[in-house]
Amino acid sequence: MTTHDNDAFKPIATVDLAIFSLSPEGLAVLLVRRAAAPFSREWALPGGWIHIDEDADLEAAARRVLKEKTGVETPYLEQLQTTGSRDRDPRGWSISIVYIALLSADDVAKRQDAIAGDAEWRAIEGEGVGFSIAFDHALLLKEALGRIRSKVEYTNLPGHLLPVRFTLSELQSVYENLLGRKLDKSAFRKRMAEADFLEPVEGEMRRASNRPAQMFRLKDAQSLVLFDRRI
Amino acid sequence: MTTHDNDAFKPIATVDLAIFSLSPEGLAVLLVRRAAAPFSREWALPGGWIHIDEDADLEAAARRVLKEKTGVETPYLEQLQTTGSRDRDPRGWSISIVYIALLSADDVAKRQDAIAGDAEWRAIEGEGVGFSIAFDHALLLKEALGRIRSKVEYTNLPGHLLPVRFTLSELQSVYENLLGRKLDKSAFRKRMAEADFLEPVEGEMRRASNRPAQMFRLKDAQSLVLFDRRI
DNA sequence: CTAACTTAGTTGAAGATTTACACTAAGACG
DNA sequence: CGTCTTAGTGTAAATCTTCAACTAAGTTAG
Repeated sequence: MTTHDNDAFKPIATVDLAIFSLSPEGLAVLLVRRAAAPFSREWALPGGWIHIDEDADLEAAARRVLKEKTGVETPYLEQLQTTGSRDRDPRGWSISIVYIALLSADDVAKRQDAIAGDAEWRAIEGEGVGFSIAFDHALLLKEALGRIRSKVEYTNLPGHLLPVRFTLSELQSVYENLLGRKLDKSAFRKRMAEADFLEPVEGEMRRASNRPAQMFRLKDAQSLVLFDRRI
Repeated sequence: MTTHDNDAFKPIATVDLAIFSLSPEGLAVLLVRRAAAPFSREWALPGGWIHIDEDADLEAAARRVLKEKTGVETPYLEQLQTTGSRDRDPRGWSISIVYIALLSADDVAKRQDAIAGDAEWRAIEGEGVGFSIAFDHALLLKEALGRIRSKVEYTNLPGHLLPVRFTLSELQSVYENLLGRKLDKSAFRKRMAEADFLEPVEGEMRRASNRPAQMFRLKDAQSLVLFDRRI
């Protein structure tokens, strides 16, 4: 049953990230161009080996990769799933621990320069990016999109993609964009009030050639709030 | 950025299982006594190394461990999460990919003999088993219980713990047991009908000194059905 | 044989919630 | 000052939930 340490087979292990943000075309994911084999020159999800001395745990490794690629340190981050098989990497039995990160529009704008040279945002179309990417990353990305779309139904996830300050109408329009359907304004506002994850920013209003709108921010920018019912 | 294969640090990796069933005292988890160091002679979640030639992927490894410990081959199985850190195993940086398995009462009864000699069922009390177990397995078990209890609210999970054939009253009572509260009979039956995951077993009835009850079975014994609303 | 008992399964009224949509509010603009 | 635009609220009708009583179908005791 229990074996000696010598019997332990150690697979290749990487931590990979599906980092999302909002672009003018809707949801976008950060991809990097691989420099080395395998899949050299192809696009892939950002990721890396565990650094035995730097990384205290898996989440630390994910945060390190995230910072290397985007400069952002405190986004919403959650573990998605772990995939492992004999065939997914030509170098041998390998596993990938996949994390999802959501970047606020402010982070994307302010740190545009910090985005690593080999990295670029790609718009999401349907279940992926519309072209083929390295390893089984298309599948990992598809799983990440599934998780995100499912969570839009019953969490405040879209609030993590907006700028730090936003109006209820802006929030509603992100929900509608990600859900692919229109929502009732009055019901939407009631839900947000019940879920109690927003706080009004005192004094600040969005001004345009119409009635000014109250601005809000998330009470907690790093954790998701679950609703009682679907939106 | 991208490194040579030589730079890749490979952590220790195990697949560990939280295997649940119903005992007379309620929910129970299968624990094994460790034979070797570290934590020799202590109780732990069943698990093991990846077998490079036997296991095509992580789920195959989980199914292999499950079969070794219980004899059961086709239970409900889902990946819970992956934990990894420098400190969780005295032998060094290690990761554990944790799976949850649900065994039907029939599997437990019929395969009682197949349960490995070093394994025993332990009743769940609150957030664990009430005594200390090896590694960080108490924490992993707590996470597994959290996932299970949350899924009782909006899935047919309890149906996977019952015998293959059961009545609606029996199903309701498992829900009540796991939720820790009473449910309304009429609302409960409506939910189950809407969720459409049961099929009546033709002709079979549960007989006692009262009105006989229709027996049902799951339409699909290996997958969870999500409800539209909470139970 | 029948009345009492037990659990299965259904029904329906009262109350709560959701939905759809119209309405009012507050600014800019010409 | 009237029109336009988006913010934000109100409400009637429709739907869903809750709670409890009711009917159904068997066993068991006398």
